[in-house]
Amino acid sequence: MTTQDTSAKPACDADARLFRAGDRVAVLPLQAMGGQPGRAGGRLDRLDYLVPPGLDLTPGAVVRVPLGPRQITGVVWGPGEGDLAATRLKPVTGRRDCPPVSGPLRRLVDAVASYTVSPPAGVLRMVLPIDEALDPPRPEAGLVLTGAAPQGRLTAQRRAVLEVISAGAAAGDTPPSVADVARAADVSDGVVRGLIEAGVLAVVERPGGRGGDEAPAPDPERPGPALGPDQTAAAAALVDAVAQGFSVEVLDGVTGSGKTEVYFEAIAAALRRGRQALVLVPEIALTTQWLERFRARFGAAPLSWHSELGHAHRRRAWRAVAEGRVPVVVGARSALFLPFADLGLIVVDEEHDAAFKQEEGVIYHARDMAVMRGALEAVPVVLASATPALETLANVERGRYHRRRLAARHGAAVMPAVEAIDMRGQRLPAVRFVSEPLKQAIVDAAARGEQAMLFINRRGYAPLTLCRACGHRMRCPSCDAWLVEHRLRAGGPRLICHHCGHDEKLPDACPDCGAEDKFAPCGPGVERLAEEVAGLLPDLRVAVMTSDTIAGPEAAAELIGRMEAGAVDVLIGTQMMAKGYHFPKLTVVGVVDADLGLAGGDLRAAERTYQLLAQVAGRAGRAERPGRVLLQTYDPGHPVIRALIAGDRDGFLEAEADARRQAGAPPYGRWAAVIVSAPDVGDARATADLFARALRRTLPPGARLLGPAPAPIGLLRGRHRLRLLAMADRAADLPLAMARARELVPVRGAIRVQIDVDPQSFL
DNA sequence: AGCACGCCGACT
DNA sequence: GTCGGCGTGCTC
Repeated sequence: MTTQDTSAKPACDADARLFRAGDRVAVLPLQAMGGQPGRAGGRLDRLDYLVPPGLDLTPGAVVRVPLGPRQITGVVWGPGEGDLAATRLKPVTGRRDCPPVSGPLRRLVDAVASYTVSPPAGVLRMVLPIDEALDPPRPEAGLVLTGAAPQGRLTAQRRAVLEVISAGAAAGDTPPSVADVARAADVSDGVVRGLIEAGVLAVVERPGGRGGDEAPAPDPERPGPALGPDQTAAAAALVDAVAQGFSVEVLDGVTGSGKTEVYFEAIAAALRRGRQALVLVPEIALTTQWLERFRARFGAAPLSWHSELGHAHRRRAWRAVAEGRVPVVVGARSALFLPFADLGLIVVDEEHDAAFKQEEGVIYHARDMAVMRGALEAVPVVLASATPALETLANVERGRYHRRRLAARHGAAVMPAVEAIDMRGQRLPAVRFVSEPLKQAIVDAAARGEQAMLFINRRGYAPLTLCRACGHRMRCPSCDAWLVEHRLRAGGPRLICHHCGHDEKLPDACPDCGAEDKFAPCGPGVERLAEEVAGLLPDLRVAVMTSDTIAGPEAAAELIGRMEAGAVDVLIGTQMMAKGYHFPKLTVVGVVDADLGLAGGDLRAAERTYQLLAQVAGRAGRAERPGRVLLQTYDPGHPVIRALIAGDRDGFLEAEADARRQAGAPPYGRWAAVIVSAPDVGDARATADLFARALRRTLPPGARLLGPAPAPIGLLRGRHRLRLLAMADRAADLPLAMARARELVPVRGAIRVQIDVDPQSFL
């Protein structure tokens, strides 16, 4: 794959078009003009410019153009379209030296913008997120000695620098960078820069420059692991799909059935055709084991793409993807908008996962937009899950997606036995959360040399802190939420808001009545559970896995390593622990509060809880030794709990689907939400009322509108929030109705209107 | 980002 | 009447 390899895919007609001097072109600017996403206004999406003499432009070219007093970056979107007189147009300033945005990717930008009711510029910004990547990398600077003698004092630091450089030169190394030298000489880079300033060191271009550092490519021809019969059949179907063009393949296999190895074969097929593959995962921090398996199969690592990547790394990675030098990318949802030079396959792993929904800025679901991109690029999309979303299954039902099933666990493993522990009969004191049977199961596992996992989906020590003297509850100053006590952070216990991040020290006295030492933690969090288990089972080695203790991929890898080495007896964690891991010696899984997700009237409460608990349960007994799952519940008769015990996923999903069909709820109806927020309640209320009135005019007949009503979190980050919910049938064009309503409603000042098509969260 | 425009209150 | 502060909209 090379930059020039555009012949691999027929260039689309629109891209073949050439704009010459004097032509009018429409340019989509990178930054949204007038009004950020989520605010009305800024109706101008594209601006017309003239092509200046000496510049030929194709659609997709990344250009600099004048806008008012400044120069901005934009993308040539097509022929000029405006009604503005040609004499009033300004010329394009010039091209930026990077590959053009392809036709399919431009159409994706338009499609996502109109689906999500967002300004196209905001979507384009996800495609071109790094301004510096739009210029070729500067040749790397290396340092050499000029031979000039240092003026003035030769300090120990300066001597160390000179020794490092002359030693490197004597060994024939390429000239080192400032950072390299500073590190090797153990001085600050100021010392090195001082020597450059003094003329003792000179900066030269590194011989060879870029290109010599290409990572080894994944090799599809390496032998993969032996696949079972189900896996072989599914893999063959996926490999076939890679040869065909667009289709959606749902890889539906129970936990531990080896879905990853199956879609690896589809990736291999794409690589054999010289094309790139994209794997979307819900959370990149959790891919340690996945990366190991990938390396075992392909002999090289893929490129990891996520928002925490360092700036320089991101820039280089983006360009390498755009120039076709990266065969496989694994990334979180933002990777969907990478400008692949020649995309051949998209995989969405754990496709049901809520983390694929972006809830801020451009609000989109990466799984659904991946399907959109697959269609536009004419490449297959694989949706893999042990618990596919009802949306996905509805599309299977409609014949739009193909389902490939893996019914059995891979190798000798069998599905774990799931039992409920009826907490109503346990009579635990209010400060205890682990029941006797669960404790015994952990003890038994440890005695057999096996491991246990305790799952609780609550970060921190306790979700609520109250004053025993006056009953005051500690709450967030800018949200409608309790503050959650955290004890594992440095510097003593803290109170943290999980919605806005507000973070304060646990005070000594109650802010309401002044009583000291009267705070009582209420309810369990993962930290409190760990404390209880450590006290209950002092001989066992306990480890905690939550986003507070596991900051990044390295920390996760370290803990995973300890689990694999058998240095941990009980792993206690939140949902970050639930996804995808394979620990052969883990046989007991305890769910401390199986009912937690079922409270509240959320549309997807039951579906979500089922998916999460099935994922957690799926960690048990993945190798030879059988697994056991214990669900602590106060409602053992709940359909979700019963389905988990009976292992009757399909029965549960059918019942859930029936209920949704009856209610006309997604995926059998279409919903779109509006959240109006403002620091002032009155402002929010007035705009929400106007928006509701506008929607009543623009919604298609038969659609229903709920609200405006205060959102469940009525105050967030100091903003009062009201919600509207439009409910229509599946064929309705809700984005269009939303866009037209927004045109009718003036939104000014600090008021914000967010439109959420296909809402997942109802907070 | 930076400038023009218009609305409104304060002062001559 | 007129000046000026400020919020709002526009920039191809």
